[in-house]
Amino acid sequence: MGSVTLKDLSKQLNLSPSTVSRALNDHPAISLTTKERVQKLAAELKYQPNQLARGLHKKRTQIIGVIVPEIRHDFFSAVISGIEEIMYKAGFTIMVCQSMEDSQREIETLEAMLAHQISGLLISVSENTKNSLPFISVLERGYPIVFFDRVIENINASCVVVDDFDGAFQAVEHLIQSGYRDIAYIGGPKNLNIQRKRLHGYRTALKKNSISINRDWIVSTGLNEKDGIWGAQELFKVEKRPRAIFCINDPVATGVYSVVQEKGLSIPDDVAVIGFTDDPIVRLLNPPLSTISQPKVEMGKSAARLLLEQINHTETEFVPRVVTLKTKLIVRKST
Amino acid sequence: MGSVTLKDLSKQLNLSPSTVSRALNDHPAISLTTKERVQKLAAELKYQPNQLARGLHKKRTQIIGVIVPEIRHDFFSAVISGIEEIMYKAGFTIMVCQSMEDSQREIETLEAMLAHQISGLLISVSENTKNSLPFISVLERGYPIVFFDRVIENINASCVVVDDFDGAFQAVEHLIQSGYRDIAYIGGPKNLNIQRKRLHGYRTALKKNSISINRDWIVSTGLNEKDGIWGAQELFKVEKRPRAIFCINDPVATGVYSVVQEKGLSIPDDVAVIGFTDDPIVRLLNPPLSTISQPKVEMGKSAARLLLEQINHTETEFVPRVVTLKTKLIVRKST
DNA sequence: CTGTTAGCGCATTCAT
DNA sequence: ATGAATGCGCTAACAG
Repeated sequence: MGSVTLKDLSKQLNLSPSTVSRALNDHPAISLTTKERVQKLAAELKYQPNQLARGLHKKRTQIIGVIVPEIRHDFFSAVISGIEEIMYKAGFTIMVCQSMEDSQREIETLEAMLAHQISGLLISVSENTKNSLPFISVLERGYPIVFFDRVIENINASCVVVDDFDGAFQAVEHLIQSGYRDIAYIGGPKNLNIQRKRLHGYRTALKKNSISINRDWIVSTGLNEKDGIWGAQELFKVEKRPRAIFCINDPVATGVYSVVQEKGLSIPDDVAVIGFTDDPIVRLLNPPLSTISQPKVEMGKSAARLLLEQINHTETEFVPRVVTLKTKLIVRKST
Repeated sequence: MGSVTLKDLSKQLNLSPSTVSRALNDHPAISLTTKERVQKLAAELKYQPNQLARGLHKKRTQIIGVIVPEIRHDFFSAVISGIEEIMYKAGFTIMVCQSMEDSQREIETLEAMLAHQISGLLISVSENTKNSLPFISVLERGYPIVFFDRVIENINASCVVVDDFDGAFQAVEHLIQSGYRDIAYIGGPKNLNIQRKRLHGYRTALKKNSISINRDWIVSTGLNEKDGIWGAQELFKVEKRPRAIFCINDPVATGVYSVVQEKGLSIPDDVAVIGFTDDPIVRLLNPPLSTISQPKVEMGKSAARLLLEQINHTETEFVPRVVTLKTKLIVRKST
């Protein structure tokens, strides 16, 4: 309601609103004395500039949009936490939406954010996002976007990813070093960069070790526990069962665990399993899951910094950057 | 940039901006034909009303503020997920900030949200929030607040909680039924309602069963794993060691686990442990933790609905409501 | 049923 | 160094 405005201040100080505005924004052409008078009163009255009025004028707010598939995933909540940390320090607030893995909802929610004149967008796309046109359109309308983890490639925007190829390569190489040669892969939707890169890492590790690739041992599904269950069941239908399974992520690996245990088989004696991400729960699985850890919070911070740079250097011509963070192999008892 | 405005539409249709505005908002005094013409063109041009302009006029936006101690806690990310789900369907977006358990930052971030003219606030306060004045001030300025889980009492606002007293009572009653009589409690900061209620439940269960209360077995600390470690160490210094420990929440219980195991003791043979919340990881602990489960997503949905009601019925006089959700005792192997 | 006018609070251009 | 005037895009009171 009755929050104090520029006009209120100007009346009390016998100054014009414009002078007050300038004083508050540290305009060079304002005398030190009036600046001090103004800032003192503003502090006393706890003046807070109305961000809507400010944004309406500037055509941009101090709000950043963040869209993730689901907030309630340790990976995404960790990334959001990192984003919030950086943005808070930079004086921005974040608007958070979840696509619920639905590309339609993703676009709707994005449009809603644009209507609020966000200054930029941080997004990890849904598992069925195939069309890059909406994002290209957003970029063309002048809104900066930084993609993270699940990114859209071949687009004029920066992104932050981990070295998915290398992570997958390390995982499979580790399996091979541990003596396994019959190695399967349970992956995700083919439109996702993380799927393509991790599959590529898997294939490359096998080839490098002169292990032929068995098409029956590569299955493509979703990214959740239920998909891991489905994937493991598929693999177990194959005539020759694999001896080790590399999973695109930890939830899928968790699904594999339940199928293996239901069949009365043992991990790693009958089947070794390795995941990707290092969710907090997987070290508590029985046996603890070997996996590839990703720097989640750091990914959020890094993406946030990239976006801030882009917002602040709108003059200099924009060159999209790709920040690739390192993964780390974590060996536990499942391999 | 060049997004289409009301004026653009009005020019193309040879109508005044106000007519177009009314047509879009389904004003009763507009003919069906013009409504259709307007809505058709708006759809074609993908017109999106500028929410800043709209909000500037109405003094309220379609944004809801959400403040939690830390996003990266399963409990809070689950609640946020529930909030987002309801708010999305109601046409609101959410602005999310974390206080990082710092009441100073909590207020700062709240003021930033108010400057963005949020329509309401959903908050679970930080562990060192003691001063209710800032919140009273916000309410007086006309912004509705709904508190959840960690609430401020004696304030003219609605809230959503679980029956903390009953949950704690059930937990301790369960310990007693299982044959334990030497039962300790590791709690949190005294200013928090959840601490007071759960402690009260603990005491009541003991009294009801004619078990005398041992002050040495009640420790008050924080809400994280490290606090559980500290709390357990304190309890183990006491001459007569308790045989069971009720912890204010699961992270604290997890801390207790590590101390017990470090001392070479066994759960539940040497010490039984029960938590509160049912975080996803605790069923995987060794042994799986008995706990009191809370309906997290439902808590978020419920709080969101409460806030929406309040936003929509601003005419009818406001009567604060307290929604109390049920908890459930989950018995695993730790008790 | 529709148009005109004004104003939300701020930043900025143009005066002085 | 400061003030006056203007407009961002929308809605609503007031006219007709």
